[in-house]
Amino acid sequence: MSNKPYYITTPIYYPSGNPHIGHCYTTVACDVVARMKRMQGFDVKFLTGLDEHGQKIEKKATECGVTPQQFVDDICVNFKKLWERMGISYDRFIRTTDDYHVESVQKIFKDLYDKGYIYKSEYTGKYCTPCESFWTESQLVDGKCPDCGREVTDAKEEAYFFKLSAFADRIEKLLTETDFLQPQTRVNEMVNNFIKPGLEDLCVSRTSFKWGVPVSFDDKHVVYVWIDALSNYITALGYQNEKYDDFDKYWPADVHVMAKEIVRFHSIIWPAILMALDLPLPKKIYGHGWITFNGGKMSKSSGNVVDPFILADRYGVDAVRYHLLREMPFGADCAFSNEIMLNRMNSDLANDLGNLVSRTVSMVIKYFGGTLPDDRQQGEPDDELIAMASALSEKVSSLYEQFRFADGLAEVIKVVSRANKYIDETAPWVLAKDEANKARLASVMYNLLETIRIVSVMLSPVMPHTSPEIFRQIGADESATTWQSAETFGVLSKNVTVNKGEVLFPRIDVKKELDELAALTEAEAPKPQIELAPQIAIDDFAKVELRVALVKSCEKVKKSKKLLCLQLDDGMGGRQVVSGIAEWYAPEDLIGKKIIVVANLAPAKLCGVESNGMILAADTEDGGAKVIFPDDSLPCGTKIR
RNA sequence: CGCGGGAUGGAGCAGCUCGGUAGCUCGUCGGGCUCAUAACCCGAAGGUCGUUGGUUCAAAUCCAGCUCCCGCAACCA
Repeated sequence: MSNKPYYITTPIYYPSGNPHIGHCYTTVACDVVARMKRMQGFDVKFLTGLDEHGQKIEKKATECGVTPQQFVDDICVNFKKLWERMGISYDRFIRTTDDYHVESVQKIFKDLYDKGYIYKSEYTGKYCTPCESFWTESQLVDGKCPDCGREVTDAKEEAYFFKLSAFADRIEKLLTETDFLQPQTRVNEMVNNFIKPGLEDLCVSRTSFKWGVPVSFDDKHVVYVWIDALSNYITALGYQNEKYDDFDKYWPADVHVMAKEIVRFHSIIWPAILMALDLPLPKKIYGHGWITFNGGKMSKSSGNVVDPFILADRYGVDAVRYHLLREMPFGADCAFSNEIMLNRMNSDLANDLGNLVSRTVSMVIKYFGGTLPDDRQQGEPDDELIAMASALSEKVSSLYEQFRFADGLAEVIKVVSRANKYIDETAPWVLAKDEANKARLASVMYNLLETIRIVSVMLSPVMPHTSPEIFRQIGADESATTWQSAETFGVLSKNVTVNKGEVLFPRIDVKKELDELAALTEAEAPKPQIELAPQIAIDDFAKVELRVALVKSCEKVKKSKKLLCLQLDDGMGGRQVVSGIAEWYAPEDLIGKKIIVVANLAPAKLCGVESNGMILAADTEDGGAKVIFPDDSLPCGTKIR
């Protein structure tokens, strides 16, 4: 047995909320590869964890009235619960608040500073004094603090920067000349968007919040995101700390797995940090797609139950794991719906696989009392089945390894289908009628059991609960369940004894189940408690000047999807306002209508177009907007309060 | 001309790198079988492969233009 190390990681997730089905996908995918590699004899280290620092956590905790540590501790429990429920076989769980990680990060930061890759400079941005928060232009809401809505001022903050720019050439080569980044389709995106425009040095410390790893030699500063989070992949192995001693053995990682939105950090920033530290780069990073709902991002309003706990409780963990991997194409997004999921479970798992096991075991019991006799007789249809089953493990190993789970599982089901067909071709119930056919019948049964065994081995990493049950039913002992054993057809003992078992995957009444799920969604997700903004006094409200105005003309802002530019008669000489409602209103919908405008809002430029004020509109549940139309008889300029 | 991805029978997808009878899963319809979870097996219907033009003996596949969709980015004031 080889004893080669294999190191695979999920991202460390940000625990600002509870885990969802998207986290599940990434983690299950890694789990499958980790399980397969273990079965293949690798010495696997499978890492997952949480990225627990940062301003957002600090803020959320404050809102909940707990300390940041308390807050992340609570959510950490939920992540661990989910991983347990989903059968995730991680070897190590890192939290960036763990002492050893903090210690390592401080050393790494210092090291980079000493080497000259981190230097002190100034970070400019917008600052909200009451909130003590820095914001970038793009984070501002109405040009104001997104938290409290108050004015922000230009401000400079002392900060440390990482010399990312120094690595631009090496990173570009890494991306374009090697297969470091998978799938390849992501390479163009990275190079065109981030490398070609020029890599800027990266701000890696903050003084505006406290919830982070303090810079050891300058404790006003806290390490900001990148170096703290990304370095988890090495600190978890014991790099620069005494807690673990696995770095030499497992680094460089075989693969970092993540969803596509954070590919950028892993394919550009992380390699640069490692280059600066003079460490080897991970062998590969893989960015998978998203689970989408009705073409959009995940949302609860789509009527889909996405709570992984509910799905696992109703259909079984293995079926959920199977479905996640079977539907997600290589590297691309996949649409998730309950209907697709239930149909898939029925056709692949209940009808094809479950039923194959059931009918085969039943026949062995019915025709042989459960134990096959010695005599055998080969037949004509055997060759094709045996050939397919024998070739399966090589195909599947390669496909799983490339994260092409959908293709791998399709190959497995193909063999299952072939076995079902084989039953038809050999018609065991006909053979059973004549005692003279006993030897032939035994061969047929044996071939079926062997095929099921191989299929089941291939499914073991995906369905860690079901496969052992199948092995039990078909009488496979431990030696017949190893990954290697799937390379050979004919491993089961000649006189194998089967055991009748429960139905593996009960057939689902899709229609009924969809109704129940829909009902459940409504019951489970009553309106989330609405969080009100902090209370204000009457004179705070009086600061807002609302006026009736007439839309004289209106046109789309070029180059923008969302913006309309409106010319208003506000009873005070007119003004131009830009509004982000183009997705829901055509210009002609608004021309000639009266609307309400925030008349004393500071001017701002949107897409280069000046806007003096803001039109009142309601946020609808589906993310849209409805403009508020006042009584038409009100003259332009009428004050509203 | 911001960046990237996509458009293939009712639905979801493969094929496109290296041009040559358009394939898979689900669904529908017809048939078969009875070992099995009303499951399984066979067959059929259904596509001018987004659009226009080009290269070629031959294009879903190569080239150019266009349309629409989806992400990201820019700025839902």
